[in-house]
Amino acid sequence: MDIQKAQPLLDYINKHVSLTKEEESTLLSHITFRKYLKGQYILQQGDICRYECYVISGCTKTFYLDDDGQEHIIMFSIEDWWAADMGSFIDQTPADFNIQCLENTELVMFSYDTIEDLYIKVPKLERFFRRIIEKAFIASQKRIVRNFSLTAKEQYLHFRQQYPEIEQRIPQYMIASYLGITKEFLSKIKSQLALE
Amino acid sequence: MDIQKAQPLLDYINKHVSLTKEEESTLLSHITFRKYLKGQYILQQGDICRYECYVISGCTKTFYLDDDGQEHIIMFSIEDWWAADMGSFIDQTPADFNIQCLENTELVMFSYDTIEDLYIKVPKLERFFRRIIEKAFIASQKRIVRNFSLTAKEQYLHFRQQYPEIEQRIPQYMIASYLGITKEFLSKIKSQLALE
DNA sequence: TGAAAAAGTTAAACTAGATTAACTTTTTTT
DNA sequence: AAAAAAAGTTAATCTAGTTTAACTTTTTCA
Repeated sequence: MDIQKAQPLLDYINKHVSLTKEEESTLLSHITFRKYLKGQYILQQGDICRYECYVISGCTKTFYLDDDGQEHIIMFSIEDWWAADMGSFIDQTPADFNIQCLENTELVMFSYDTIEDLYIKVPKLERFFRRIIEKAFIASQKRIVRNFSLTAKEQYLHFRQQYPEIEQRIPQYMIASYLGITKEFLSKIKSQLALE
Repeated sequence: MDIQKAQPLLDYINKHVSLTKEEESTLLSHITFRKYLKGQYILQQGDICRYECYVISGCTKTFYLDDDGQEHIIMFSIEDWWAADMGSFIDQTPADFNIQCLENTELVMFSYDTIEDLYIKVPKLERFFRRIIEKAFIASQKRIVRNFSLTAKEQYLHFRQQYPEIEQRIPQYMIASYLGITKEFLSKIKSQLALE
C-alpha cells in the first residue's frame, strides 16, 4: 500500500509503539486503502464484518435497526478513530450493526484473514491493538455509567464538550439517536439551554 | 505461586492459547493468590487499581457511588471471570469504582508492575489478554444496545436467562441496581411475571 | 430559482419507571 | 428463641422522557 495515504495511521500507531522501517513495510503489505462516498455502506447488518477500519478522513455512523425499524446509533467514527462491528469481526458471525458513511470517507482496512499473521510478524502491533481495545472498553464502560447516572440534558452537555467537532458535522436527530433520546426531546433540551 | 491454587486459571488460559510448562512457570512467578472475606474491599473508589483479578471462587460486585451517595453496580464477577477497574489499572489513575466481595472470595492477581514484563516473556499471554478484553468490550457494547432497546422487564428476563447462577447468589436489590432500576420496580416486574 | 425533501421546533397527551412511605418476610446476631 | 437488621412488597403520587401531530426552517437538486 501507498505509504503516503497511510501516513496518518503510521503516526497514530507510533504514538503507542515505535515501529522500525521493516515493521512499517510489513504493516503496509497487510492493509488496504479504500474510499467510500457519502451514503455508502461499509457494513450491513447480517453480513460478516471482515475488516477493522481506521478512518483517515470523513465520518461514519455505526447503528442498528430495532424490531420496529427504528435506528439506534452506537457510535460515530471520525479521523483517527475506528469503525467495525467487533462482535462480528472477532467471531466472523453475522453483524448486528450497519456502518454507513455520513461524508465521503477514506479508510485503511485490516482484514480478518491477514491480521493474525500480521500480529505474528509484528508483535508490537498486537500490543498496539490490545491497547486500543482496552481504551475502547474503558470508553464503553464510561458510557454505561453516564447512562446510569446522568439525565438526558447532562448527557447532551457531556457529548457537546467531549466531541465539539462532531456536533458541527452531524445532524441533530442523529445526535439524539446516539444519546438514546428522541429528536423532539433533544430539541426541547436545546431550547431550555438557550434560555439559561 | 502454588500451581494447585492456580489450576482453574491455567485451564481457563489454555482454552484460549496453549502454554508450555516453561511458560506456565513464568506465569506462576508473576502472579499472586489471595483470599478475601465476604464484605471486604479489593478496591476503593479513589485508590489506584494495581491488580487485574481473576476469580477462582466466590463473587464480587464492582460499583460506584454517585453524587447522591447512591450505589450503581457495574458488574458482578464470579468464578472464571475478572474484576478490575480497567480505566484506573491502565493509566494508574484514581479508580471510579469499588470492588467488594459478596462472598468469601479467592483471587489470582496480576500486578500492574509485572504484567508488561510478563507479556514480553510470554507473548502468548499478550494474545490471551487481547482476546479477553475484546470479549469484554463486545459484552459492554451489547449491554449498551440492550439499554437502548429493551424495557426494564425485558432486560431483567435477559439477565435471568444469561446468568441464572448469579440470580440465586445475589440479593434482588443488587440485581435492580445492576439493571439500572429501583428495587421497588423490579419487585413490581417480578409480581407481574408471576401472574403470567 | 423554486419545489421538494430533509431537518428541526413546539405543544398537548401519555407512559415507563422513580419516589415516598408503610408494611411484611427473611436473615443474622445474640 | 427473641430481637434487630436486612431484604422484599405494595400502592399512591410524581416526573423525565415518549408519542403524535402540526408547523417552520434549512438543504438539496432539477
